[in-house]
Amino acid sequence: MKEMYPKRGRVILHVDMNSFYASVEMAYDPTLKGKPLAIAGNPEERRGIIVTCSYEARKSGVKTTMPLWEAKKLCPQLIVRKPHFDRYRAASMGMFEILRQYTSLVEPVSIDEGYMDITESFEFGTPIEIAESIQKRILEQLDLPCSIGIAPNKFLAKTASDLKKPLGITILRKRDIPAVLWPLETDKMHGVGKKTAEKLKTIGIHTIGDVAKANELQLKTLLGINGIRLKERANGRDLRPVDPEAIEEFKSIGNSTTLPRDISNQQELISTLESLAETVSIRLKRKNVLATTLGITIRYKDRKTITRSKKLSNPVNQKEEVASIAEQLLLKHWNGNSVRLLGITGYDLVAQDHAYKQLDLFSYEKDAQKEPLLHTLSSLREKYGENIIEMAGSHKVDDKHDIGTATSFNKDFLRSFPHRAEEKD
DNA sequence: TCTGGGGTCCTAGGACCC
DNA sequence: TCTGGGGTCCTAGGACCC
Repeated sequence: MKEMYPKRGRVILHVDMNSFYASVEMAYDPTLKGKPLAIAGNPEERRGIIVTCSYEARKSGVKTTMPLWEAKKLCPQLIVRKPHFDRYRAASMGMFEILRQYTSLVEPVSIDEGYMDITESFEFGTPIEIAESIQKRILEQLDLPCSIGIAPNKFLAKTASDLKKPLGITILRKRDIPAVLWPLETDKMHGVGKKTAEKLKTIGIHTIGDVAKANELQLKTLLGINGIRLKERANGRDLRPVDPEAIEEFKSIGNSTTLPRDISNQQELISTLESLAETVSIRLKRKNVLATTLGITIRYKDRKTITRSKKLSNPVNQKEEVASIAEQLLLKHWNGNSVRLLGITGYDLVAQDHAYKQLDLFSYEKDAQKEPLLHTLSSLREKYGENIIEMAGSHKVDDKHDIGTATSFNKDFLRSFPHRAEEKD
């Protein structure tokens, strides 16, 4: 019987590149094809861990995050290559370009995977035909394999793309959930790792089906808000839209490094921080943002890791500023033991043009501290223009209460930026 | 010879304000 | 005299993902 398509549900694809870095290297050097290949951090140093490996290497038990020496023991003929991120970025761009030929609703999740909403893309064929066409073109044009999941929402599409690798296409309909999704172990769920899986076992939950039927209160007690969400997902409910913009909104930018050896010399640690600060500064500037909070990460010899951060009154992205704040944090919180890893991260990123205005306001605060008696409305107007004076007027900036008042109207003033209003959505 | 580097999201406690 | 409750900000840690 012919369906009338009453309120058609969404059709979401999840495109997942198969062992991406290794596949890109094979595309560059076809003599590597069919061989056990691993991409590893830095083969000669201790940060040598497996980032990705080919299916041939996986057959010998080689896995992602395994230390290189262990991988070589398992697979002596393993070919090891250093990562070439420029190649992966280029391949990634090529892939997303292909995806965007079917719809503009493409949401990159990482360098090698993305969601597509093809609900309105029927001109290109049925969902399966579209998936086959995408997979074929990525293979022919880029020489790269991918797996694709087809489903009514993101969670099911993501789960589906995982079911057949490499070069799989898997449909996961609502009605397939009990037979296909529910028998899987909980750790196959996106968002459930080792710890959560263990916790779930303590209340007798082993499969996704168990999660689907679990008591909500019990889940909430055990896992918080995430418990509720897991149950929703396990029942195939997920309303998150495909958001092409999501990838643009960076929340933090950082750089960290495992030191070539454990270091307890203060001067060496500081010069490491300086080079990390330079990278962070460059990345902040490239994105045209400043960091309002700056944090450092210290991992000690015994792998105990601490983070320490500081909210700033002046957002920063200059190398010298980043380095100096990071050094202060280090000197204040480092316990003197040997350090294995150091990192710097900027949080609470604000757009540069917006932050300039913020800088002006903060510099006003500083001035105010120097000359607490001089801030009449007219002097403010002179310095900051009409715009600010309206705010100031409504807060009665007088001879005495300039500092406190200025701070509070700064906040209001900042909230009034259209930029901030947009952020909330 | 143990275990990288880039992130996101959530939780929880204390300070502070009303 | 011995004391509420809610909201927000800040900081730190942890789980998870690719």
